[in-house]
Amino acid sequence: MEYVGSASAEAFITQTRRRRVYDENREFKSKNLDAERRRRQKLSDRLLTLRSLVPIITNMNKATIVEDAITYIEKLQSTVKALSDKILELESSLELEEAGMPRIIEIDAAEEMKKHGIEEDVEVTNIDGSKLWIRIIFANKRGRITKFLEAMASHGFELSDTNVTTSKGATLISSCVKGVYSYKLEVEQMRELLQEIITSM
Amino acid sequence: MEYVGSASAEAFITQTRRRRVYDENREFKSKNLDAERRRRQKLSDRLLTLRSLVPIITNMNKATIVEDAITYIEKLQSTVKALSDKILELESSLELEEAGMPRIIEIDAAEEMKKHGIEEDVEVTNIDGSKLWIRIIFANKRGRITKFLEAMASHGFELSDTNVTTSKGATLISSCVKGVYSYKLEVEQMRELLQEIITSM
DNA sequence: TTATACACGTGACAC
DNA sequence: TGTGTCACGTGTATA
Repeated sequence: MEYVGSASAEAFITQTRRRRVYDENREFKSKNLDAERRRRQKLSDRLLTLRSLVPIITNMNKATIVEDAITYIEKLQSTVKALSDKILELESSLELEEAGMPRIIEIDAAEEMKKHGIEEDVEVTNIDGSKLWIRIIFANKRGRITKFLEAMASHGFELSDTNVTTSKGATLISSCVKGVYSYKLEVEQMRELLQEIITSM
Repeated sequence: MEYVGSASAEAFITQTRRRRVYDENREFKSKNLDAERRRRQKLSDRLLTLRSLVPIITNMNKATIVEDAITYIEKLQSTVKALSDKILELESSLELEEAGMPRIIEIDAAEEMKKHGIEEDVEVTNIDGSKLWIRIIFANKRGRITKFLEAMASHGFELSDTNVTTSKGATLISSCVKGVYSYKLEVEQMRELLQEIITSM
């Protein structure tokens, strides 16, 4: 610095030469030398810690460390925003789903059913070659009745004289079943289908 | 540095003096002066950018900027983890709720119903002083039948000869209603209650 | 050799 | 007052 023609360099030369006279030779130390050392080491340590936090390191430069930290923070911020948005979306979905009916009621339904000695059941009886009568009992569960009705419809069965009763956590459905496409309805086949539908609900 | 008795200081003095001889006086510039200037400015700029990204600034020091960035990154990381956990929890809840039935079917239900000219309806007819016959039509919606049955039960009404039919996005329920606690059942009162139950579902 | 990054000691400045 | 922070120019090591 002392050989550059800038103003600060001139000042430096002046003071240094003054100092040099005081200290005679090779003994002068700046007053803030230790403080400056501490400062430098502190910054270096922090940068090292910062680097350890950032997963993607492109280079070991001080500037690059900070640069990577910047992009990482930006990524984290956008991630937080995206996750928050997703949570809001999920929460509104859940509210629509629940619509004031906590899931605990469903659990209680199965327990209450068991308490009253009611068990899930499927009965199928033949009326004539193209018509069956069914009677099923299952635990109350939100949407189960509709799901059952839609499952039967999607399998090509038409329900008539359907009777629904819910009591003590259980739902009882009795109905006549007619095949829309086929005229032959096997009892055992229908029983298995009903079991399958209920367990999948 | 040139007045400190360290090895590097000795080397510095040596080379400087050599250079000084070449440059005569006050004209010597280090070869990497510009590069060093650029490097310092780059790091400073990055630190400034980093500071602008961190919301909580305790101090303007370089070390403090990095320190704040560190705590901010740690906070962001834990936030991301917490949000991810919450999303997983919400998603599993949603899966339990939905159990394989997308909500779009519900929306289509109302549309299909309208397409076929079916409208929501509530009819109440008196059978005798303690018995009413009801017939309601509403759009298919997961859990609506169960909710309706439970709402009626919680209002102290007993359903008998209940008949449920679902077709073209609509659910039709016809049933006899008997009051468990009171023997007087007003037709208009029941109609309003049913409307209230349906709109709240 | 050249180019790049770093640590160093220092003067200036702020509080 | 001194204590801490900064930018500066430099020598050196690495590639």
